[in-house]
This record gives sequence, structure tokens and C-alpha cells, in this order.
Amino acid sequence: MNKRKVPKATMQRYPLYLKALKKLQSLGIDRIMSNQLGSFIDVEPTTIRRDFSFIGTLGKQGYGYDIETLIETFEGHLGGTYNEKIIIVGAGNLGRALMNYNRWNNVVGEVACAFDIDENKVGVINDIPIYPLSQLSKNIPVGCRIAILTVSHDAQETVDKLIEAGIVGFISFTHDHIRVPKDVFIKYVDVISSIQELVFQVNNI
Amino acid sequence: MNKRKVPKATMQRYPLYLKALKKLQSLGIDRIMSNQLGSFIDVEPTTIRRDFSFIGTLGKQGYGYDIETLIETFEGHLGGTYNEKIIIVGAGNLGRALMNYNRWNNVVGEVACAFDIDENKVGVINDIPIYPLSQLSKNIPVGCRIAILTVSHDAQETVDKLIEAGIVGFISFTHDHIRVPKDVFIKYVDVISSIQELVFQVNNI
DNA sequence: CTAAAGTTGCTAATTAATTCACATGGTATA
DNA sequence: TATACCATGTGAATTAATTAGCAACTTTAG
Repeated sequence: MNKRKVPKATMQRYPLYLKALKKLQSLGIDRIMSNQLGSFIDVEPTTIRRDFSFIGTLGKQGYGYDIETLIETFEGHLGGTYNEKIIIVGAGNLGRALMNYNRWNNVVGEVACAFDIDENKVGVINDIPIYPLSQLSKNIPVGCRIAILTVSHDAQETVDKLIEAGIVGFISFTHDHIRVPKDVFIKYVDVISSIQELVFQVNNI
Repeated sequence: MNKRKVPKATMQRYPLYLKALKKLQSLGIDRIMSNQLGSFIDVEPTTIRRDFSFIGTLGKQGYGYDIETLIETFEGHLGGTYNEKIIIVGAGNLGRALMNYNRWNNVVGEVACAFDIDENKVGVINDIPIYPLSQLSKNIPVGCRIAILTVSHDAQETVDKLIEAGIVGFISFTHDHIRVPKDVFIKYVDVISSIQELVFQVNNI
């Protein structure tokens, strides 16, 4: 097992591995070689082996990898303890669609509650309570570290408030550029940027 | 101007640049140095200059960059001709939320229409017609290259059909792993994978 | 039990991406 | 118009990531 810090590129592949392994497991496969996994997800086998080595000695020489073991290990590292309390900030169309999305459980945790600046949005959707943003500090769940941002205005201002309330990781659906301190992470899940990148690629083959 | 092919890492930053530049323009700024832009988006100035150099000689020595020129140039490369016809496949909660999202125009093009396998979903949302997936080939817009995938089942099968119909770029909101040929691009906009990556980062500071 | 076959995990080599450092040529001021 | 300044753009150096190659160990077949 290699003890260096995990490269960024490797970190980005971990969710992909977990996703693929679960798919394979659902197909009834319980053992796999880096080789096969590689051709399944289009990643070089040697890259896979190296990526895995940062987490531990997961495979057996001459045998391959046990899918169940891999899944358990990855889930442990990627939030599979299922106790992450996530909040959604912004209860517009997108925020509500996410609340109705029923695949949060058994993945990383659960959406504990949501917030919106508009007091008229207060209520309950799919058993998830929506509170006014003004009551953030009162209603934010204990130990909550991750927020999903689906606001349409004042994203920066909202993020600043959330950081103050203890959030250290953001998933942002907004197309706004947001600045966060070094010890806070933000991941953009941004359709527009994705389409732009896609157009650039498609135009530059 | 450097004529090598654009590195992948660079390509991923282009949408970020455009986003930041538009923000700066909206603040009334019309000229910027790589230095300032760098501290604004937390990218090394020299990386910015190199990234820009792949597109052309955009700056003036001793002066900096003209924001308007930059925006025009980037828009040209990232789909700013606004004539991309995009389709949405899957008219569930998420698909409908995207149809109601009103920021497609003046960014990359427009959502021309949507498709769903469920004939009961056929109708019109926000002026966007929804057709049954069985009538894909009949209703797909001429020149359409990009599809946004928000289906909840049979993603792979659907993608295969769409590729046959001429789609070469996908934005997938599904958490399923999808395989595409080498000349087709797929970008995942996947909350679950993003949260997993975030959890891993937050746990490994 | 022994030997052949096969796959991991690691070191070394290669390739990609970032950062340094500075010549170049425009800008600003008087 | 002359002069001091300043930021770009790019070759060279560095650092990060990927890929090749192989020793070590497991499994499996005979």
C-alpha cells in the first residue's frame, strides 16, 4: 500500500469505480481483474491498480479483486457510512426535483432538510422540511457538512452564510462563480459549463 | 499562438474563464490582467496565459486583456453562436425542471424539444414540446448533436438509440455508467458522484 | 506435491500539465 | 517624442499523472 497523498485525478475516478463495481455486482459478477474492469470503464488497468493501491492492498495476485470487498472499502471512503446529513439550499424547480429524487439513501446519507429565502416556499416535500433561510442556524442539522446549492440569486452571499454555519463542502448547481476559502471544497454540477465544454470538444475533433 | 492540440485540462477551464469574465464585465470592468483574473478564480496567471494562447494572441503586452474581446472569442468556441439545438431525453422531475430553467438562450443554443418513453408525459412545458421516444427519428431537430439525459431507466439502451440518430455529445444526469464509442463524448453531471468525491476530500484533509 | 499460468503492486520510464523566467513589444507619462 | 515601465507569450524547467515492465505471490492443473 502506497501512503502518498491521493492525487486529484485519482480521487475523481473513485466514484466511477464504485459505480461500475455496483453495476457489475448487480449483474451477478463477484470477482474481477483490473483488465476487465479497465475495458468496462475505459481506464487503463495499470491506472486502476495504482489508484486502488492508495487505499490499501485490495487485490490478490494471480486472482484479481473481490467485488464485494472493493465495494465495501470504497463505500467506507466515499460516504457509505450513510450518515452524512445533507441540506439543500434553494427550493425552486431544481431544488424540489432533487428532494423528490429518491436515491439518496444508501449512498451517502440523507437530505435532512432544505432552506429557501422565500418564506412562501416553506413546507414539506417528500418528507423533507423546508425552512426559511433566515432560520438557518436554528435548523441546520448537527454535524452537517455538505450543502447542495440550487439558489438562483446571491449565491456567493448564501455560501458565505453557510460556511459560517459549518458547511465545508458544496455541490453547486448554479452557473455563478463562487469563491471559497482554501479549507472549503466546492464542486460544480453545472449544465451550462458542461455543454460548453462538450461543444468545444465536438468542434475540435 | 500555439497550434498544438488543446490539453484536456485546459479545455475544462475554458467555461470557467468565460463565466468569470462575464461576471467581471457585469461589474463594469472592461480590462484585466492574467494576474487579477488568476486571483479571482484561483488559477495561476501563467496557466491562464498559456490556456489563452491555444486560442490565439488575445492580450496586449504591457496592457492585459480586453474583457469584451475575450468574451466574444470564448463564446465563439464554446457554443456562443447560440444555434445549438439541444434535446432533453427523459421528462421526469429533473427533465421538467431543466425545461423550466430559463437560461438556455444566449448561452449555447436552445432546447428544441424533449422525449420520454412514457406516452403520458407527452405535452408541452415552457413552450418545449415533449414527444414519445418511439418517435425520436421523426422529431429530432435537423443538425441536433447534443442531448441531455435525465432518464431513470435503460440509460445505455437510450443512448445507443440516440447515437444512431446522430447525437455525438451527451450530458448525463443519471448515475448509471454508460459506454460510448470513441468519437462520442459524454459528460456526467452527477450529484451522487460529486457528493462522494466531496466526502472523500473532506475526510482526507 | 510440483510446475505452469496468470495477476497484482511496485519501480522505473514516459507523457502531460504546470510553473518559472525572461525577451519582446506595447503603454503611460512627461 | 523619449523613456521608464509593465504584462504578455513562450521556451525551458519542474512537477504531476500515466503507462510499461517485471518480481512476487496465488491459483490451478496434472
